[in-house]
Amino acid sequence: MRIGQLARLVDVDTQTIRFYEQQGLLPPPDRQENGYRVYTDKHAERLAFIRRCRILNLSLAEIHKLQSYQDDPHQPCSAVNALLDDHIYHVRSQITALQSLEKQLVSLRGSCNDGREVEACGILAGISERSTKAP
Amino acid sequence: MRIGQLARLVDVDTQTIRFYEQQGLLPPPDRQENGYRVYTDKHAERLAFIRRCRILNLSLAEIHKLQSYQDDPHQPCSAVNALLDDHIYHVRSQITALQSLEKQLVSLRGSCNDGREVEACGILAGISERSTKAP
DNA sequence: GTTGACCTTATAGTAACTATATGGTTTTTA
DNA sequence: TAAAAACCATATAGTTACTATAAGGTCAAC
Repeated sequence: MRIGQLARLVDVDTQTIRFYEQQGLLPPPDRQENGYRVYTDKHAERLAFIRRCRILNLSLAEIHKLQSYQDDPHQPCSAVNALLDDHIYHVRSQITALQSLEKQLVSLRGSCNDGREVEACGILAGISERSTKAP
Repeated sequence: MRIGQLARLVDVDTQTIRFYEQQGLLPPPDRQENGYRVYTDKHAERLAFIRRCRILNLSLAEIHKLQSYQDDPHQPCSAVNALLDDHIYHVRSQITALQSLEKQLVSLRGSCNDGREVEACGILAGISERSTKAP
């Protein structure tokens, strides 16, 4: 199949497919005489795998690692588990950081209501006075 | 004061200060005869304001807007409130997205324990089989 | 007079694409 | 059959908010 069909099949932009190839995530396919890329079902599987990983927010580097594990199937899979544990930890850190940020923002938002002039705006005042560390 | 002193004072890299100037967030300071930038306390205040906004995860574009409000202090401050409301909404969306992601990751992680070979790894199998939409 | 700390500009790199420009090929339609 | 539409190719630049590098000018101290 050609790149456009593959793109529709996996719901990815053709540019993105070429990008993954360039990044070494998708093996370079054979070419027709005219230079068009020709993909197999293996490519489609691999591309779908990449996309599912991206939905899980895994970076291209992490996906690269997972693929190298896949390509050497008799290794112990503890590395896969460790990668996912790391990623879960990372996501949890992001969540707590954003939750504390949300608190700050809501408290700041409470310091002003509509109807004032900017000069008297409690929010701008709040940002200006707030120490860089305090919650 | 020169750029290095300002950088230490506000705890920002000198490069970042020049970057903010280039982006129009920090007004271009006067120069000494040798071309060195000379900053005033006003600059330090403005830079600190920018940094506090960045800690609140506001984008440079949002900071730009806030500054334009500050520079025209007799406007109603409802725009400031709206900007912050938007930002809070954005942060909350990020949090819920990450929480659902965390759930998926934890469930995936539960599908494999150490001690297997990659070939039999429940995680890789899980990614490979998982539909792109299901939770 | 040279070492070191400071300053200057310009350019490239980061992540993961997305968009644009330019041009060749194939398929469809009038 | 010829032109239009759809597809393919490459290369390059843009996005965000910096950070890093290169190559060089200035200043004080030793």
